[in-house]
Amino acid sequence: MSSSRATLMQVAERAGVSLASTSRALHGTGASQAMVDRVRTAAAELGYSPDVIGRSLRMKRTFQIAFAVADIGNPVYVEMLTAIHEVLAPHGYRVVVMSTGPTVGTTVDLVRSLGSGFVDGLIVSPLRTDDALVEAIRQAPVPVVVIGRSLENIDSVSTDSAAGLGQAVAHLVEIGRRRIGFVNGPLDTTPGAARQRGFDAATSATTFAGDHTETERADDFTVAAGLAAARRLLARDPEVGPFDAVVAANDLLAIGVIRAAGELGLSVPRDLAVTGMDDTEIGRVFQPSLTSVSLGSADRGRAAAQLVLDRVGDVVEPAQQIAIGPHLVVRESTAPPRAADVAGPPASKEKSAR
Amino acid sequence: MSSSRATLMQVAERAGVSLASTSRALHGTGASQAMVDRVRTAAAELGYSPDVIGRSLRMKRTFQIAFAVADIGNPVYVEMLTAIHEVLAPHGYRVVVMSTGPTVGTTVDLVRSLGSGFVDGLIVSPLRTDDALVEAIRQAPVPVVVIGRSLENIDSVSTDSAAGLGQAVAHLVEIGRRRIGFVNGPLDTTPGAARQRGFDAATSATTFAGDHTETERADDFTVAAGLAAARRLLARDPEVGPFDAVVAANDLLAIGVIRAAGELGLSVPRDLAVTGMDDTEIGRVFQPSLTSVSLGSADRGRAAAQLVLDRVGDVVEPAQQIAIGPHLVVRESTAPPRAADVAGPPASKEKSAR
DNA sequence: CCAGAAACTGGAAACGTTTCCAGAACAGAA
DNA sequence: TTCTGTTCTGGAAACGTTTCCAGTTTCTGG
Repeated sequence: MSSSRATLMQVAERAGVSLASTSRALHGTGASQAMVDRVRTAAAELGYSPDVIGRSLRMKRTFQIAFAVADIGNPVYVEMLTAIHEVLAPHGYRVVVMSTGPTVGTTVDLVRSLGSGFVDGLIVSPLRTDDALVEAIRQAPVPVVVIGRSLENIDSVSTDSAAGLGQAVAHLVEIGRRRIGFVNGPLDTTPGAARQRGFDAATSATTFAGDHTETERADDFTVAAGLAAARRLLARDPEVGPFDAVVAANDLLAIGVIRAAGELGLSVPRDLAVTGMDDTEIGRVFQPSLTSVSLGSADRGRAAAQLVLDRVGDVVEPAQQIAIGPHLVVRESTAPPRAADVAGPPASKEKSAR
Repeated sequence: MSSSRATLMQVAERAGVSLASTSRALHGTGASQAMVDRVRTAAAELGYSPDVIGRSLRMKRTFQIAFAVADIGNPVYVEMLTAIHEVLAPHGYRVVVMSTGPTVGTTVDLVRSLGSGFVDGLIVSPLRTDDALVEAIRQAPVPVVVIGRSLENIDSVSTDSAAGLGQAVAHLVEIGRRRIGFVNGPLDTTPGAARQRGFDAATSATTFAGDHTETERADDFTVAAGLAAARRLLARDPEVGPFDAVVAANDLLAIGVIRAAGELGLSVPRDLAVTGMDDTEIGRVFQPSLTSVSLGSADRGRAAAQLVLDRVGDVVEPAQQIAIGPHLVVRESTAPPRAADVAGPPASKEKSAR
């Protein structure tokens, strides 16, 4: 915390040239070599570094992009953040992280606050959406890119999580599971609604070969909520026989489901196959590792960052709707029983095993 | 993305008063009620919101704080970020996330770049530290708070991870473990070095009751590295008998260790007790849940945020060194064998199990 | 050697805000 | 009524930068 910083004016005086020339020299545009040298050394001697605020005021660019999510702790958002950062940083953009909380109201406030001009663009992934939010985004004074849901006339990067859920169901059926439970999150959220649609569509199709399906709803998308919901679900075994598979709307919920299964002495995947969604790190390292529908979090983050980057450039084109295809990643939690599993360490009680 | 934003000047014209009065009216300082009303309505009609860049230029405050870490993906840093955000946001501060990468050089660059004045303060948690970095921090034009290591004359929030490691070792000895391995991360990192010191001190104390100790070093603090290191460690059983406990320098490493144990058919905690460090969410939900030394990530984040907040205020005091005490959280991965475990089927090889 | 073009330079304005300063209006007291 | 003190208001400067514009110098070709 030393003496206050040198200004361009001081560099100019030290170099004995005008302010304008100093600025040009430092940018290398239209200045003689002699001028550049003089100014460079003067700047170096003073330890000058340009003030981004002054520059922003003049250029009307902040070189900052905001990333707003409901909950920074969610691994999905962390992956997005990492990807966004990777794309933006090389272009000289800083990333401002904002938290919207779970309600739509604060998200609207946040979008409105863009009027104060602290960022050149916003990437937002709203958990819930309403008309006010859509309207606020349309009116926003800077480019806004929405992750998670495709919206009319708004730049967005979405994924078909309904289809993704279909993939999970199809996979379970394929490995012979017939009584499939679904642990979803809150229905009034964008992902919750989409995934419910996906499950309903997949299990009501005429080609669906299952015997029984049932949905239980968790209070939010966390392990604890998943555990509670799974307890409820598994407690009421359907008449046709116990559940042999559970689809979870989320990796965290899936982990809750596996814990609940453990409490009941059920072995995963032997007695109960479990699928998650989001393909997070935590699911990858969990034991058993989690079969999960990847929604391309990193890809979505990258795409959104690229989109906002295009927009803050001059490119003015109709709003783009980018879609990232979901794909299933099969791991241990739905693997057919291997030798290791049968002989294996999970020292849990031997159960009927269907 | 509507027409360009209204300025204070335009509000002033609309209200038919001077610029100065307009500013005062909006801040509620020294303006008549009539004036306030007029200006307020004019502002509302124009949908005015103040430009933070103009304000920053004049006030020499950006109302932004940077948080810089090596890797945003690490759950520890995510917890800190959340806590920092919680403290700062209510005071009107935005959080800019920066990534330093693993090398010390880029961290130095980052600290130097504070000269461009885009934030009022910095919270940094460097993985590695050298003289250049310390010097850069001392010279920094804005307050810098270091998380992770106590440094002379620099504000810092640290924790005694060496002592924390001692707690883990003590706990293992207490539950009867005698042959204790240590899976550490790179020694040239701040946490790696501290934890090695802690392990060495704890296991070489005259009161230490163990039979054998050994260290294996992972390439970094990840699950994959932990798995590889644990394989190496467990492959070379000491002469006095197989390891019955492993201390990991980190929850992620600990999970790697547990996976390695699984590969060898060892049951955790019966055959091998495992402890982690950092007390992360992932460790809490893992199966078995992880005994871990909490280093108070959230607390450290909060304390650092509070400290930087004090500093950007006028408070000029000698640098503060805040220490957060580590504490052990015992969970399943070191639990004494419970009925369920003992009564369980001899699915895995019966091992010494003392 | 000169005209014109090209390259370079400096003055000044502009970006949007806060705040110092001085002046004006107004109130209360003598 | 006049004086003093308080409250309110407007002009203007300042924060640090980029860039337009016009003026000056240097180069090039005839």
